[in-house]
Amino acid sequence: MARRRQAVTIKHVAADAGVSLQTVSRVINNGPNVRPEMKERVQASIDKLGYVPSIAAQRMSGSRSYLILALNDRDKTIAEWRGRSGTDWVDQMLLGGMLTCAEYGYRMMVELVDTHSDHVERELSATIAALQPDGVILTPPHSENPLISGFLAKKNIPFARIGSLEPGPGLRLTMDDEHSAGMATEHLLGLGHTRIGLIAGPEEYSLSGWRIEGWTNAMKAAGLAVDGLCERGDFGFESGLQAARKLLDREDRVTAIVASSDQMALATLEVASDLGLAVPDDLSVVSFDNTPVVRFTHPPLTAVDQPVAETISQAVKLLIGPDRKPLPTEPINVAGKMVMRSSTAPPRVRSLD
Amino acid sequence: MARRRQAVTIKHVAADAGVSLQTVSRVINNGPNVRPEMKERVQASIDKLGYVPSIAAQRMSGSRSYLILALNDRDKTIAEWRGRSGTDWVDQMLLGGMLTCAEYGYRMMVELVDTHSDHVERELSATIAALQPDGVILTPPHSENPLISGFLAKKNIPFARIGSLEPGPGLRLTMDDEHSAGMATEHLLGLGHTRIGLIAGPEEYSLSGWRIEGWTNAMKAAGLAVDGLCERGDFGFESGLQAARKLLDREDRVTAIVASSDQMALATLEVASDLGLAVPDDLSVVSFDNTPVVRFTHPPLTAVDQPVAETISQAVKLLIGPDRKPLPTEPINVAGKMVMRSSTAPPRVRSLD
DNA sequence: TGCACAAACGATTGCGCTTACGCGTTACGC
DNA sequence: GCGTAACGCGTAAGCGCAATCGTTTGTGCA
Repeated sequence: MARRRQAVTIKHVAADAGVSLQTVSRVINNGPNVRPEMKERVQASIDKLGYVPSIAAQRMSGSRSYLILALNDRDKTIAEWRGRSGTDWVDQMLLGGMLTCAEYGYRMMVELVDTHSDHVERELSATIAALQPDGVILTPPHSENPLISGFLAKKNIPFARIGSLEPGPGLRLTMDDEHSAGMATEHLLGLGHTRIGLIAGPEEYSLSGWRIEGWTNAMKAAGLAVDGLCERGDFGFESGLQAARKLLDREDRVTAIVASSDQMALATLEVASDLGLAVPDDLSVVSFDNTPVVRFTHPPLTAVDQPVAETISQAVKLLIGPDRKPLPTEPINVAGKMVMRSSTAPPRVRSLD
Repeated sequence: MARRRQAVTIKHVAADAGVSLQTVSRVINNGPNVRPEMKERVQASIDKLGYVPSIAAQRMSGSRSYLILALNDRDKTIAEWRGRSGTDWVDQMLLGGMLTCAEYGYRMMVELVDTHSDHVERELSATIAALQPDGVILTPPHSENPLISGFLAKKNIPFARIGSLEPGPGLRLTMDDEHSAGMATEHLLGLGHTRIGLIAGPEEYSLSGWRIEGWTNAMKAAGLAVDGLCERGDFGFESGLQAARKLLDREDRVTAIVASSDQMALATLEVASDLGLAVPDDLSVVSFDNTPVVRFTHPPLTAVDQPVAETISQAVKLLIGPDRKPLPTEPINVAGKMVMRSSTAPPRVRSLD
């Protein structure tokens, strides 16, 4: 196979426009010191020849790579692809990230890294060295991994941590989990529920804590107790079954449950069905994530929509930035919103305690 | 911001191992004419320094880019991300493609292109020029677009067309739609159904035709008529509603339906529910795709699992290839398999005609 | 022992682009 | 009117790597 060369290079454009390479380069990069008519002439040649700069060459000469790297946990991702995870992170990352990158002439690449591996840094280092991205986006649990944050900070690569409020380097963007959980709880309180359970996420995720916080605050503000009403899961279906059983398979069961992921909400539905509890009459369920699946359950789930795509889009914009000004160190919150469906209703029997 | 340079380059490795750049290069690329002990020495330096070649530089010097481009239709993809499409192509492409790429030291990038736009070729050309991938994977409907195939063939870039049997250049891999549809139909025939409807895909997709073929052949082999039992949809939910209504909202309704996508099967469930038909007692439903959602419907759907991931994985392997031998011109079939759930059962009343 | 020939490695070149720098031109101050 | 500065453009160097060619060393055979 013949060695493949770039069809039309900057050289061809320069020749066609009758200018130097440098001038063409300036036009491409919106550089200063180019007269409008010159710029126009060069642009005409670019359009005429259909010239597109090779990102490889651009990277080589020490400039930007026009590449944003989205880092996801490998196991989490594969679980997601197999349909066994709650959040569709990859889809949403691409939806928010890729389209926004495209707007700015950037590309987005997804790479998988094992967070818990003991050679994360090695693996990451290799990926960075090979790809040399202009920015990196970290999703949970990577966004809470100090090894990863530390490495990127040391390498001076701009990066965004999604869904983590943990202090440390890098841009932080969250989906305001405390507020979202509060919102879900208040919705149920408004319907008249007083025993509202929470299926929280695992401790490794700081967002789990924030959701507990939001739920607790809402309950306390209504003068209600929270003891024994919170169980933990790992966002997966199986763990949801166990947590839901603990909350439901007893006399003083809850009349409503806020689940921290769609899969755990699905599991809650399953347990309710096993126990002969009707949803929403005997049990109201609010889910987190609002992935496509919750529209097709029985009944369709009221859910907190996590604006993952918007958040990633924000991150990309800040990472790319028109100029390379320093990134905000304060966390940025993107508000979630509730999507009402038919899994929530007033409790059948008002609890009298 | 300081201009970021590669931390450790081939030069450092060469210096550390006390050899020339070229020798290091040979070791990296498994080149010939290197003594084992020398190879070992260089490899030791590589490991010690944590050296990883820059793909940008590799591409620059005229060799491979170690990049596989996966091309998806933009509108289709966004519909998918929003949860409104049947197949989770992107997920499956990444699952099959990215992991396989990783095995071979390659990376996979997803890009979106409008198939129906009148400047497909321009858009594609720009992407290719910028990225210079070693191979391209085309999913439907791109895999049936002669403009795209023609362009890639002209540029001499190896590419795979997934899910298309249309003649033309490029590697062809399909999921044996004819066989799959036959399998689904035979399953229903085996349960005793005689009036089995098909909700086919749109005409633009040749796989729609193959599924009709498989279904027709199975029916005819059982001595049954197919007239008026086939409706078309566009794989989306809305179109499924219409098609299902045509098949069900009449006296001589079918007792079983094979739907060409999960979303259309979901719609069929909806229509059945509206008409007061119980699934599977009054109506059996078999779905195509087997995306995660069908495990959570009522009842969970029996489905034909489309081995998209395996197919893409195959494509990647052939595209990369140990050597650049010519790609097979005959289509390669990857067999789907049926996943039994509870949406199929023998018909309640045996039709007597 | 001599020669041909292959294997093993090194030196050089260039991929396409940006950055650094240099020189000529115009604008503006006193 | 001359100096300085800013602008507008060109020239040259080099990014990290693989391809090409050149040089040395080893091997087989007569």
